[in-house]
Amino acid sequence: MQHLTEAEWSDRLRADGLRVTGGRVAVLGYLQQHPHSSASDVYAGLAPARPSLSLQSTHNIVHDLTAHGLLRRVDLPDSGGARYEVHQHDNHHHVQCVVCQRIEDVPCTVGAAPCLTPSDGHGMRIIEAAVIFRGVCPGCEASLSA
Amino acid sequence: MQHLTEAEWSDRLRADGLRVTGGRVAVLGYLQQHPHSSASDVYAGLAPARPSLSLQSTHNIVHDLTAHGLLRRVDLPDSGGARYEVHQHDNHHHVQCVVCQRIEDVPCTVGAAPCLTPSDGHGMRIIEAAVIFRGVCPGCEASLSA
DNA sequence: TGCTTATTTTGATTAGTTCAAAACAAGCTA
DNA sequence: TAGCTTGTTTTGAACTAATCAAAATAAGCA
Repeated sequence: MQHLTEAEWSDRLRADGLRVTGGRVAVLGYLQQHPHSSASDVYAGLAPARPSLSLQSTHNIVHDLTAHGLLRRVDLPDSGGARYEVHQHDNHHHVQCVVCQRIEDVPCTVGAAPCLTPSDGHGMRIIEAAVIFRGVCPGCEASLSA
Repeated sequence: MQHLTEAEWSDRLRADGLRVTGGRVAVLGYLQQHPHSSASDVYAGLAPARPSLSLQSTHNIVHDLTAHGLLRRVDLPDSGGARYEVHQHDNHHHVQCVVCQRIEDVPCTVGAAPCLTPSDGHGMRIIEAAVIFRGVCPGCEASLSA
């Protein structure tokens, strides 16, 4: 999925039966440019341009948009709160640097429904798999050995 | 790793330079029998037998024991807070039922260092991979179709 | 333009966790 | 075994993320 314009986001919202509001379009636009942001990050990033937006509204918006499948919630250990990204339906995963906390996407290249088959699923019907790789990024590796 | 006795846990604690206290041994014993418990779960389960144990101490203990590698912290979405289990160093993963929140272990059978090779690791030195499968367990499946 | 209703705002509240200082006890030493 | 030292627990407060409810507002339709 490529970056969408505000007008395209508006259409997406309307298509899901949601009203188009400035806050929602702004949050979607911000998360396109800053994936893996927390609700507070979004709030902080949008506050200068939209002083009327409150932190609670930001929580509200990301919650609603996640419920409607426009956003995907990413739960990472050691990252304070929940993070969000535009839902691309590409089943990708994440790598996180344990030093600088930087998060990057990891495309899932193992077939069509990758990682969806646990060795023993306890009889459960598996819906999805979330994979989180933890490691040390090149930059932190360099400063550690310095 | 099999279940350890209190004396064996005491040795493990001492081997790590930690003092042996009743609270620590009790927490380790409880988590052996009740894996994937939250700090509150442990506190609630131990409170009757150890009235002097406080919730804050429980947080303290699981935090310290996790830092020393005796416990492993499990972060699951939609599960309130962090959960803990005795660290077995077997690199297993978890399946969670999205309906009843039940958590089961998934042994990792894909070779020696399974899931440790992302398709694109962004140059990071990968330390570990956490895999969380989400699905619906047989019991909930049955009650859903009823 | 005006109405209806979804959304945002505002303020308060909860749950989970962390922090700091004082009380306590494990383990060493004599 | 008694006493000391220091790691651990307790106690109480504080902090963050997130949720809830009622009032104010605005989107989209007639």
